[in-house]
Amino acid sequence: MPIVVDKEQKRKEIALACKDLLVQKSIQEITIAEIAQTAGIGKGTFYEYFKDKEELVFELVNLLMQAHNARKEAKLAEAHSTREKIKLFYSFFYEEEASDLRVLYRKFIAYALLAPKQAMIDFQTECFRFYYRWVEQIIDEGIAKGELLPVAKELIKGMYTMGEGMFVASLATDGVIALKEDLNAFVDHIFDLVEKENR
Amino acid sequence: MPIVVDKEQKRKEIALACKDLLVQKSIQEITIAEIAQTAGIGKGTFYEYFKDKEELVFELVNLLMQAHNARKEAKLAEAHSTREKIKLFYSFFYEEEASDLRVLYRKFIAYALLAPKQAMIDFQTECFRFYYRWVEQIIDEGIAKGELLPVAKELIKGMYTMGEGMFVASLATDGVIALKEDLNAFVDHIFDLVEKENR
Amino acid sequence: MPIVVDKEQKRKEIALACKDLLVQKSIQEITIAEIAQTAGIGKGTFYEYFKDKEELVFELVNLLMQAHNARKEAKLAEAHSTREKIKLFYSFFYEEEASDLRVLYRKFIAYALLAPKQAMIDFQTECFRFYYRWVEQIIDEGIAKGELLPVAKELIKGMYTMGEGMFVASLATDGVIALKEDLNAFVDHIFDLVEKENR
Amino acid sequence: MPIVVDKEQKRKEIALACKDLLVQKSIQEITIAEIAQTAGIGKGTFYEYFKDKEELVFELVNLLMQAHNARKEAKLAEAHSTREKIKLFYSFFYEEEASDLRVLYRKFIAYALLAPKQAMIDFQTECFRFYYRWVEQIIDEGIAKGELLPVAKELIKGMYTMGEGMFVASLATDGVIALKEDLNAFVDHIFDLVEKENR
DNA sequence: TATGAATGAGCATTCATTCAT
DNA sequence: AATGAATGAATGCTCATTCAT
Repeated sequence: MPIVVDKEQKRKEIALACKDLLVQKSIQEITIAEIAQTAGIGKGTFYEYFKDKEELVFELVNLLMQAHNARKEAKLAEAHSTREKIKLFYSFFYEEEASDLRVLYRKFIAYALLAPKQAMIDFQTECFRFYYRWVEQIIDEGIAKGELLPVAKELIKGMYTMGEGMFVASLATDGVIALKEDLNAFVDHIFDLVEKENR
Repeated sequence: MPIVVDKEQKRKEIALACKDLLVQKSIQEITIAEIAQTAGIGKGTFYEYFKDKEELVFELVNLLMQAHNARKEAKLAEAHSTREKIKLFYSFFYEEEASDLRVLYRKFIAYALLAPKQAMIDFQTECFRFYYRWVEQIIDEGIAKGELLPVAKELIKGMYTMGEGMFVASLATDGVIALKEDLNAFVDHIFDLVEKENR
Repeated sequence: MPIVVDKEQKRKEIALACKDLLVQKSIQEITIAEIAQTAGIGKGTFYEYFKDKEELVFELVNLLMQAHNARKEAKLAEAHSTREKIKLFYSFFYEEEASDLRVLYRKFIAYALLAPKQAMIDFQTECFRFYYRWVEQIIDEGIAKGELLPVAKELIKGMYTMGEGMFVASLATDGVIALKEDLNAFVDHIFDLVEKENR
Repeated sequence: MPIVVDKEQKRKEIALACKDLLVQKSIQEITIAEIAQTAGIGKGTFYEYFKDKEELVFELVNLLMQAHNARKEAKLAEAHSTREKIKLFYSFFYEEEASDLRVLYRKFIAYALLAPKQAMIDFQTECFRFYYRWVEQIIDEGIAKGELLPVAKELIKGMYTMGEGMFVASLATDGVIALKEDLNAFVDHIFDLVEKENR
């Protein structure tokens, strides 16, 4: 009788086992041998589950992102005001909990920028769209509830791109930008402006 | 009589000769042999002028950036309103003229994110600071002239990071974001909000 | 009650199932995994029936050769003149019916020439001897019946080697040599020469 | 000043240095590392001069073949009768002097049969044609001088293919066929037959 | 100063073979 | 008896770097 293995499950296990490695080293300088050793499998086994080093990163980013989204959704459900929700949403860019995901996602984006394969670009586009719509939805709810004026919509959506920029460029901007403070200040500015106008 | 070659001059020549190559291919897939051939020099000669492929990119990004800055400064001098200046400043992120520089700078950032060497981080930080201050200065002048309320400062500075994000992530956001329109709309939003408040 | 499988029978089934694969691809580029899949068995199972890829080819060449020999023998029994028999015998080298066997046998010989294992050499020697004696027997019968002079014996036996050469080298001689015509012309030449002498 | 190397010359040197290795081992079981070591060069250097292991064999077979052809031509010039020339020509298939070339050429043919790349097939076809025409020319001269009847032409040309067959299959036919004796006997048979007819 | 021939460390990848089930 | 998941030895190949000229 053949040994039956849940391929999808084992993929996840291998990816998860490599998390620290992938967070610490850059994708290019990690070797297949290192991955195999870290995951406690043979080199050949790696190729049974992944075509590429890239596929491994895909898998892991996906896993962490899904977990992150679930956590975030739960938290958002408990937030009261729209201002709070917006801030909570943007906390992805600085919160400790998302640190690994951020490091990984940043590397992933960088990698895709250097050696653009369609699959990577597609994945990135999808991620961008997904989060972009999420923040849009929070804003729309805020407008519907009268907590936010329509005029603020573009500002806050633009913030998403701003966040991306901050976080992508964050290696270089450490010390120049204080992500948490700057983002929150930005949100407050907008809400304050809009509230004044509202009066 | 020995032929005296200005080392600094030759560095620039080599870098410039490789512009198209660097714009078209990713840094990793370019080999020293290819660079040497493109520049019409020997492989050994390359090492007389550069330590690394990275140094070559440094040199080129620097060259293009200086040229770009000079052009921009000239244009800014001719702009009348602060709103116009701000828009002009941000046009870096989409104007055709800066296309090569953008492609190159994006690759440079990505490369630095993947294999972070201190020199690259430093260079990036410096670039970030430089532009950050530039926009800050435009804003301060606008405030001094009464064209802009202090409250807008943070918003507009944040925009710089937003632009970075847009452009760094632009591979994936093609079609999702219309850089020129989105940036200008953002500026207009802010100026409009502030003007209203002003009244 | 255990399912009793005739090992010998299953060997044949596996070999036959791989015929097209072996005809189309070169032995080296076929993997055990491919063989197993083609035969609809597991990789491990392959090793229950064969030691090697070579053994598989052995088995198949043997099978096809035996079938071919049986067909040929039947045909020869119906041939009338010795000249006809000789031509019929040599038709192995070009007849459509033997095409797969020829392709396979040629690969087998080539493989044996590159990585000569004793078993392969022995098998080849045996094949060579077998056919060599067969043509000898046809000739001897012709001589006994007075249809052929003893002097022609060596010529016609030499032809067998000639046929081997033609067919082994046939990849390269396509267009240079027309196997069917050349072989038949050769036979006719010899019979004509000998007949003239006979008169 | 660059080190100037005669690339063509060095190719030959490397190929020649590997002669014994290539004669003794099969192409597949020789590694690049082994070749480099044998030739006293680095692995990388090998790739400066050859694309493939195959190219190395090409080069060597070519070299040995050219040398062989020159020697043979000289000898043929000294042969008196056509019968002698024919025998001399065919001595390629057994003479000690051509032993290495034969072993190599046989491997080359076998290799080309297994993994047929166009370049190899072309080369083989060219070789076949070249020798085929050579023997044709000897025969034509013999006919012109009246030493050979036109009727023998096809027979002797056919012999070339026979020789190929003998030599290609020679691994298996050792002991079954005595190449030298069989070939010479064949030639004598033909000449005798033709002479008788001539009378 | 300029060169490019020489180099070999280093890595991805393949695949025959084993063996637990 | 049958299986296919796991394995790692083995190897081709690239390319940054050196250094004799």
